Amino acid sequence: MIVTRFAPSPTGYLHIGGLRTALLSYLWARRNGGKFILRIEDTDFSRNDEAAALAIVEAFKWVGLEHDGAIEYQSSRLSIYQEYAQKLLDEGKAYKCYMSKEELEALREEQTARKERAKYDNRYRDFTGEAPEGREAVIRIKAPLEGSVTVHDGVKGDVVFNVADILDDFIIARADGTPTYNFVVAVDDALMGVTDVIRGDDHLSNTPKQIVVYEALGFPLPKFFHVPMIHNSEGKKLSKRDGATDVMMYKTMGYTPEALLNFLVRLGWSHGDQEIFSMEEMLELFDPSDINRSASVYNTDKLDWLNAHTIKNTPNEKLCELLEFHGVMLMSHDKKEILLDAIKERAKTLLEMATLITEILACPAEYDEAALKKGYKEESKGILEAFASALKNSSELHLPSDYHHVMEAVVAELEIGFGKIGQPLRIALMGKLSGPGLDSVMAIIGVEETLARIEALLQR
RNA sequence: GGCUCCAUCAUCUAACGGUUAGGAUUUCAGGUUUUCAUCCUGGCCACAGGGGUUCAAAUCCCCUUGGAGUCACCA
Repeated sequence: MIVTRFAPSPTGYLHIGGLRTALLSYLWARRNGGKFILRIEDTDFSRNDEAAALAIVEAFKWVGLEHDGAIEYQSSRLSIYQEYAQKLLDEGKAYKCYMSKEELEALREEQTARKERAKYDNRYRDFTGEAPEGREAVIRIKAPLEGSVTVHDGVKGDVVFNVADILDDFIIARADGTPTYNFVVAVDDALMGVTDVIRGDDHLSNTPKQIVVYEALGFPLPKFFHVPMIHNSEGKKLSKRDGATDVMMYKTMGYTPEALLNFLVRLGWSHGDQEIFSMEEMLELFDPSDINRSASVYNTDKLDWLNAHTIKNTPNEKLCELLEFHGVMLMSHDKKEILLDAIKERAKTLLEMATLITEILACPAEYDEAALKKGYKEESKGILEAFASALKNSSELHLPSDYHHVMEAVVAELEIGFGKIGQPLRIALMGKLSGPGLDSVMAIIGVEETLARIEALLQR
C-alpha cells in the first residue's frame, strides 16, 4: 500500500507551497487507494502552536483534501523518539557527547578560520570514561566516516553525496532530551509506514542524514520525490514576504478551490497539452515520477484565468452558496438565475461577482463623471423619458428578452441607434458605462426599480 | 565559500536523437457584444553560450555562464 504524508511545522497557516506538496502527496495516495497522513512537526517547543494545526485542517477542508487517521503531533510522541535513541545508544550506534555549546562554537570558529567545513570532530565518539561533571549530554548518531550516500530520488534521479562533504555525527537528541528534526522525521516516516515521501527539494540535502537514521535503525527506505521549489518573481524561494502565501487568503480573494488546485498541480507537472484538470482527472493522471526537475515561478495570471473558467462552469445553485461567504445572500432571490447568468461569465473571482451583484441590486449612489459627460447628453433625457413611458405601457415584463423588445420598439420609434438609449440607460441603472446586458439588469431589478433609477437620473 | 540541484517564448509547459520547436496564460491586432467583460480568429515571442558524440542534438557527454537550495542542540 502507498502511504504518503504531509508534515508541516506549525507556522500558523498553510503555505501555498505546502498546499502543493500536500496535494501531490494526497493525489498519489488516493490514486493508489493508499493513505495520506498529516503530521505536525512540532518538536521545537518554543514554536509549538496548537492553533496552527487547526489552521492547516481548515485550509484542507476548504480545498477538499482529507488526511487519513488522526493528526499526528510529534510533541506527543517524545517517548517514542527517546526509545529509539536509547536503542541506538544500546547498540553502540549512537553515543553521548558532553561537548558544551561554547566548545562547539569555538571548534567551528577554528575550522572556519582554517577554511574547513564546520563539523563535529568526533571527540566523544569512542569515549568510555566518566561523564564530565555538570555537563548535560546530547546524543549523536554515528554517521559513516567515509564513502558516499546516494539518494535515489524519483524526481532528480540518483543524487550522490560524499560523506566527507556533508556528514558528521549529528545530534539526534538535544541536551534537554528532545529529539531533533532529521531523527524524528526518519523515525516517524518509518514507523507510520510512509512508503513515498513527496516534499520540497529544499529537503534534498537533509535526506542523507535521514538515510543514516533509517539504516542505523534497520528501517527500509521509502521512495523519495523531491519536488522543485516555487519561486517568486525575483527567482527566490517563495516566502511570507511574497504577498498571498496563506492558502485561506485565496478564499477571501474569491478563488475557488478547484481553480487553485488545478493551478498548483500544473506547476512542475503536466499531462500533454491539457490545462484543465478536475479532481477526478488529477486523481487518474498524476504520477510523482512525472514531476519536472526545475523550479517554477509563481505567477497568478493563469490562476485568474482558471478561476474565471471554473466560475463559468459552476452551477448557479453552487455559486449562491459560495457567494454567501462574500456577503451576498441570493438563496431566496427570485431573479437569481437571471442575475447569475448575467455575471458569471464576466467575473474573474467570486469577490468580483459579489461586488457586481451589489452594484446591480442597489441604485447607484453616484454617477461616474466621465460617463455622464460621454453618455448623458441633452437629447438623452427625452430618450429616457420615452423609454420610461414605454415601460409603463408594457405589461408582463419578466425576462431579459421582454425588456429587450421594449428597447427595440423605442429605438425604432425614435429612429435612433441602440447606443443612444443604451448609454444613458446604463448610467441610470449602473452609474457607469460598463456592465452586464441592460435587458438582464432590468429583468433582475424589475420595472418599478428601473423606472425609479431612470427618474433619479433625470432629477439629478 | 563547500555540497547539491536546475537551465525551451515574459510565465506555466510539450518534445523522451529526425517537427516549419507544439499548447496554454499574458500581450497585441481584428471580429462578436448598444458598453465593459466573456467568446471567436489571427499575430509577436524560446531551445543560455561553447565544445564534443552522431548521418542527424533542444534532447546524450563535457566545460563555461547564470539561477536556486542547503550547510544549527530550527524545522
